[in-house]
Amino acid sequence: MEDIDYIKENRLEDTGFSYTLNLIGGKYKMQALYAISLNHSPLRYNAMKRLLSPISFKSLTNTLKDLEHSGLIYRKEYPQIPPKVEYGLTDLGKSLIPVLDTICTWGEKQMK
Amino acid sequence: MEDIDYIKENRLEDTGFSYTLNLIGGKYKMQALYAISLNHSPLRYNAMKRLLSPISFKSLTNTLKDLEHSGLIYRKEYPQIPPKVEYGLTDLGKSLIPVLDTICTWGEKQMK
DNA sequence: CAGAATCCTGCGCGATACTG
DNA sequence: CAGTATCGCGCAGGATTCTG
Repeated sequence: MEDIDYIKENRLEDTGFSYTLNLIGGKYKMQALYAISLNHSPLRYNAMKRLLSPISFKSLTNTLKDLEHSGLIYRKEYPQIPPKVEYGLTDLGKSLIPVLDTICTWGEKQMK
Repeated sequence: MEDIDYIKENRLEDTGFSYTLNLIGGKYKMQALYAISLNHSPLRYNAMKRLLSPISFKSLTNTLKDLEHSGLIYRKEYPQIPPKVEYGLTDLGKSLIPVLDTICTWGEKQMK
């Protein structure tokens, strides 16, 4: 059995690996999720923009929409003036935190 | 202490999280590393191109160069005709596999 | 304050052709 | 086979303006 044959049985697209990256592989998606996680509570729109700086309004909005449609975060709107919107992790999103933590931990080890 | 203050003490750029993403956050970098890992042995240039399809020559070359400069993979050239070049994981690159595995495992769980 | 709507730009990336 | 070199463009993403 050759290298290539082995890989063929494990087509990259068929693995959970690609599945996950399709959900959080965007430019700011992991950072957005991790920012909420680090904060230990929901974040408001402008707070997220500051944290993900230099992200633009457009990218932030798109990122948040994608994550919401993927069921990883929820959007809670307070009907008041001035408006207030919070973004928090869903249970599914929370289940991703250990994954993001391993990324963080690996980096911390290398930085020393 | 407010939400924001908490985050301020944990600036996203100062965490290992951003450090790691700077190394493997590119469009094909994680996939490239994981492809080598799945194969359990070094991969040749054209084999990688097939696996990362529809990647272009240019992107593949850049991806491999970046990963090599980051010390995550090594490049071994066999001086023969026709040429043969293999890309494998360095020890540092191997240390990332558990991280990539958690990404894969999470995805597999969701796919069911 | 939290976006939506426009316009605009760079450059990431692909396609193709060529070489040792 | 494993790349480089060149060209060109699509579209992700930025900047700005406007609104409930």
